[in-house]
Amino acid sequence: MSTIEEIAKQAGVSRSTVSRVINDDPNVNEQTRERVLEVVSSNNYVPNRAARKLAGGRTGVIGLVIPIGVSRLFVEPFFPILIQSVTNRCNHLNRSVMFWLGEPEYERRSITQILSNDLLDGVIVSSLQDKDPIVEALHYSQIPFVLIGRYRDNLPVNFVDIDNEKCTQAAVNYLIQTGRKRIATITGVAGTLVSRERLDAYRSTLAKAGMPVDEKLIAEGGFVEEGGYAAMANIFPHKPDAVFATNDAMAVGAIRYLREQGMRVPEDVAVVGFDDAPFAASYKPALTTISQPIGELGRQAVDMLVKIIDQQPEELMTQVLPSDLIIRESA
Amino acid sequence: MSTIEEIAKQAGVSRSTVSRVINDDPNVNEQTRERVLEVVSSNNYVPNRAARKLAGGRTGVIGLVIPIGVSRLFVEPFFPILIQSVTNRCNHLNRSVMFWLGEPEYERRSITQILSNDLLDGVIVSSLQDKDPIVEALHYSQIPFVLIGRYRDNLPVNFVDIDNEKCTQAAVNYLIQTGRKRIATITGVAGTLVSRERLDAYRSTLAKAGMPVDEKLIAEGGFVEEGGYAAMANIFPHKPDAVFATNDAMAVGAIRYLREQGMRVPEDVAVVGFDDAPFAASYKPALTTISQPIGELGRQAVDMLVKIIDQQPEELMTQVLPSDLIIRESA
DNA sequence: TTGTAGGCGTTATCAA
DNA sequence: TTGATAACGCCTACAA
Repeated sequence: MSTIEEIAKQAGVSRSTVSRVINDDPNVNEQTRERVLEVVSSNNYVPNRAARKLAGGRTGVIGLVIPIGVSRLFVEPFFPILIQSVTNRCNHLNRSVMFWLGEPEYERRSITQILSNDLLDGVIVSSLQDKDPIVEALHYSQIPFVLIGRYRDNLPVNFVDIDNEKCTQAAVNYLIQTGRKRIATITGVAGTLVSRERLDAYRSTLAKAGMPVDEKLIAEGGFVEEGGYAAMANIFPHKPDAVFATNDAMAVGAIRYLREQGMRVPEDVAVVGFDDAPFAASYKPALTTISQPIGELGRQAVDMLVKIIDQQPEELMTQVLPSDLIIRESA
Repeated sequence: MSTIEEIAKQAGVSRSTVSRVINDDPNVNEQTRERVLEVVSSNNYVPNRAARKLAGGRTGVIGLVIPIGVSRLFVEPFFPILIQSVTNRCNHLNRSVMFWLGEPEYERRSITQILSNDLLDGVIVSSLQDKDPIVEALHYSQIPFVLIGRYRDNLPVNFVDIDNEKCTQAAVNYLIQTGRKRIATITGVAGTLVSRERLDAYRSTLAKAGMPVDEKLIAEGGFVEEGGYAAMANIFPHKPDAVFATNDAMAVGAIRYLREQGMRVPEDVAVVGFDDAPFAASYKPALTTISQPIGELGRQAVDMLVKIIDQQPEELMTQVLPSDLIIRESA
């Protein structure tokens, strides 16, 4: 645990110079810089984050907030993969991650905890609610933050997102092109932007193909396996020959129901999911799924946040990931 | 963002007194304390963690390290639930969680990052490997830490764990008592303490009941769904009438295989899992599962670590959770 | 290009 | 029971 002082002494310079070197200040003689860097690495010196913060610098700590209840959090593969990619990217960039999951008392305690956490350089939030208190709070605070997934449009925030419309078009068109006539859809959580976007795209894609939209072929599955099962049960009497489930968890539930009814998947009823979840592989060749670049989403969010922290740009940053997505057929 | 200075001014005392109040120092006049506390709460004052750390105090940040690859991390429900319970408990105790997941470069970068992170008061590790570099490193460092799950016995560390032996006995005895004669088992990852413990208990429980142990009825499933499926395929030709899968993910895989073979579960082959995973509910009444107190495990780990941080006890702390577990029949 | 010095918000030591 | 005051390790004007 050496201090900047000791490094300075060993390198024969002042603390200031060492500080400049560590912080990539251009105003340092090249030779001096090298000498200092040598001492730094030979001493295995790492600047004290607390001290650095206190003096006005950054801590290198990024907050990750995922305000979703357990019931969905670890049932949908979306979040685990996201968590994985965000933490990986942060570690890679030599940053640490502070982690908050959703809770009942979320609105009070956690928000205060997050906002008043002076150790944080910035925050990444993956919210799905249309009106999320943490997002609002963050927005009115001065803390740099990036949203994963768009927010209801009246609040200007930095975000990264995937292209729900194009993805949905791909899924539905695939089913149309393979000759399906009665294409159902299982939606996520009502009142959620992501669900609305996918449902809207489902409707418009059918319309564009000149196919009718049968409201009886639309059911809500809440993004979870059991919801997909129940939704399928509602839809089934109306004789679908294909289903677009808006995530893989619900797709699996749908398949379970269909099989219980003696249906062959995909021969009798085709199922397309969304996420390309690892467990979806267990269902090949019954399940075709759209590959969502979740990992990329996490990485981009981190990079964007880091940029915001370091450069404090005036303009908002937004990014919609390219949707050259692959329909992965497991067959 | 008020400082201790401002609070002091408003309360008409010195910084020192305010500091004493916040840190529960008994040497404060009761009236003074109340006055200060009022000002504190009316100003919504929260001590600056960086400054506190620098001055020799704690940051209130706890590290959570889970060195498991993604393939298992989010397939087994064990880890998600653990993460959930640890973070919840920490938030409840007004502490923040810094989070590391396993990575390929795990051994180098992450370890250094964790060990040299001066923001951490202590660390919780859930390791399953028999010889884990992060555990060794932590052990030789001075950082307070608690292990979830026992470590190979030659390294004395603080830990909390569940009673694998008693749990396994309960599972196997349940199958015996319901008249099963050829009870198979699907083990986790070879070379893992938890797997060994459960396998040993499986053997000894059968022996104690005077039943033979058929090695052909033992197969490794790696703790994942597909592994359970494959293991079941290996075991199936040897005509089991029951299977104890050492976690629920593998149990589900086993059920999938059995059904594909036209078996009825549990009529033809009974399956007992382990974890009481949320998704296990989807398989009722086919799946009976042992309820593992994962949430309790996480909570206890946090409490133990906090105690170690605050009181710095000389002796090692260990805790094996009571195993009055319930065999949950979903039927 | 480099060094000096002040201050960031706490806690801890010592006096009062 | 309380109040000064010196660290803690770093960054950042400002001066040289």
